[in-house]
Amino acid sequence: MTATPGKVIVGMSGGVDSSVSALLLLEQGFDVEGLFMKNWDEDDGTEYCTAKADLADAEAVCAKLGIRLHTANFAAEYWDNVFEHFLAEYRAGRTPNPDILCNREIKFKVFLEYAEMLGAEKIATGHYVRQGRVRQGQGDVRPRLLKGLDPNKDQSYFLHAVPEAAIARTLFPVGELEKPEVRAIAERHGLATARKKDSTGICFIGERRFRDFLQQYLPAQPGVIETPDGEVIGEHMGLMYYTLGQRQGLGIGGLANHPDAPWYVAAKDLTRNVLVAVQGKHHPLLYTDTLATEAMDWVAGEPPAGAGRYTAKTRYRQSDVPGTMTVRDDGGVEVRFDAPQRAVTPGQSLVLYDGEICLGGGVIRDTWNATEPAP
RNA sequence: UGGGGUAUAGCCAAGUGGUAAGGCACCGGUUUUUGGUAUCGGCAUUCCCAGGUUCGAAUCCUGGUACCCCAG
Repeated sequence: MTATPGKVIVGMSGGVDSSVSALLLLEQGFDVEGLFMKNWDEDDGTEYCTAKADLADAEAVCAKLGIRLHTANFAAEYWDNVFEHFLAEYRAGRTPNPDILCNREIKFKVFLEYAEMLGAEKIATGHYVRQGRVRQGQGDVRPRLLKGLDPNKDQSYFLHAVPEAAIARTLFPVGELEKPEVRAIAERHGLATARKKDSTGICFIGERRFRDFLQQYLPAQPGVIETPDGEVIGEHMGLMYYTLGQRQGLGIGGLANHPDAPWYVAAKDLTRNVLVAVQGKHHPLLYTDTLATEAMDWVAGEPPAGAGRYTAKTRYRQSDVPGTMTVRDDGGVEVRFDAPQRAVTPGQSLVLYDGEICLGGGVIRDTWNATEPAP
């Protein structure tokens, strides 16, 4: 189908951000339609079934705005291109971020293609990011992914793996706003989602008791918890259920001959099936200053030409930390932070920034301290 | 059944006559489109058991029970 000029399809999640995005685009004169994606087929679907309520909210908002709402089910694509990888990472003892893949593989690929099929010229989402146009090299102007205006809601971390071509075809109306304004706009226009609580949990899967959820796919392989000295201090249910820096769920408390401080996961020994825990939030073993990533996803398609001084996040909602980046021959990068970082976790993503510009990122493969030999 | 010691919430642990600290763990809320972190709140009508003294006992007395240590 040929694209209809001005036709935009908004990914409607049933939340306030996408609701207001649709509203703003209407006000800007676009030909707006909505699409509700259901990408996860509930197995038990009793307590956690919020998808139905979300669809109802999306329908209510679209009815209020007088726009059409399409629905689609990309559960097969989600399973194959996101969830399988998610499970494989956990099996490998890492801690993946499925929503980053979900954006690259589903929202900005399958959904985008689907929207094109529906004749849309562009898509839109309720993400808190902005587009910028930056002149590069010989006057070549290209779209860039920028942080959302609201520093408290910036979601560029989750979109860093989306290719520039897809970013260029997407509108992010709320990226120019701060969250309170978004809610105020929704309130003013009587949108049903105005006061709806922000959703959390894995996108399309939702809030769950995480360990119980994983257990459905990854069988428990219990083992012991040790201190770095090898003292056995507890038992774990399976290394894949824990992540570095984690405190909750260890069940260790009140050991004689140890201080009163809480315990945190410092390492996973996969070969021995041992979880290593240390005491105190700032134990030295929780900190590293250098990391290496898998092959990077550069928003611009290639590494920046700069001198390598950038800021970075190793997890969502972490404040940017400065460091020095070097590109490796294998397409990954190494970053040495100016100061040691707590619980940098393999499987999570490193995302690099040049000021407001999100340059891209990659999955963290190894971490170590610069004073030690690299693994 | 010689001597000594200890028994307080899941665990560690204050409290020696005045009406059960604190920490960890756990549970719940908040924060959050991953996991995790953080933060706030809850968590022993009762102190191994049974009697007794006292206006009043986890704290004193008596008798049990369990565990630990040292000697045999």
